[in-house]
Amino acid sequence: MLSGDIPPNQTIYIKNLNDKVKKEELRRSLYALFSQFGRILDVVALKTPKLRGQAWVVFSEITAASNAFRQMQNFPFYDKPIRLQYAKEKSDCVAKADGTFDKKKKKQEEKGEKKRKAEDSKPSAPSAQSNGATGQNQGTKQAPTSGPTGEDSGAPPNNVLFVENLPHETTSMMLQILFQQYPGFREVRMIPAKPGIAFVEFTDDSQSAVAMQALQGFKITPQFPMSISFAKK
DNA sequence: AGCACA
Repeated sequence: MLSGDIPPNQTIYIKNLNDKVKKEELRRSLYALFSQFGRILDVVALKTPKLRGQAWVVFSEITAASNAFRQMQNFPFYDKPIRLQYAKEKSDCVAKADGTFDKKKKKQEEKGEKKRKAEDSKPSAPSAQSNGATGQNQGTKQAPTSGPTGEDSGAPPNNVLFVENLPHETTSMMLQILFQQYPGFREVRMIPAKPGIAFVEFTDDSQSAVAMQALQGFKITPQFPMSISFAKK
């Protein structure tokens, strides 16, 4: 029998990740990178010896997962090409929505866990994933277009963008991952003494405008929709 | 290489 090809799943399993990246940054960057394909329900990454270098991105739609699967195979991410597969198992957050979560859990216990846990009832807000990966962005759909005619915040078009309202833990690599998806990308510049802002350079004005339009309001974390304008000369 | 939800 042929093993090795896994049926489509709304969760993408990612391996060959750079394991030097801290867990929270990794989750946020994966979220940023993959939310262009659709709503993401959760991003799971563990740093245990067995699981480092791997992550799971859970989409709300299986079609989003297959688009991501096809388009992002070998995408260079923190200097390493990521390898994608469909997850073998259904993600917990999906099973919870299904109502199949209890069965799933039981099965795992049968596997040989002698752990006794007297917890049967979960707190009533289980799937409200605490951190960065709550679906608040859908790159393909809602673009918070501020004005139909390129009515921007003031400065005239420039090949350099000014990005503000970033969470302080934002790294230039995170921004690079986001902006390099758009043609003409050149580089990200950040100033250590001034957290929360960045400059992103493109080859020309029209390319920077496309990226600005696409990423305007993008949330690296839910509290910080980024605000993008043309840099002043 | 490695498929979990601390």
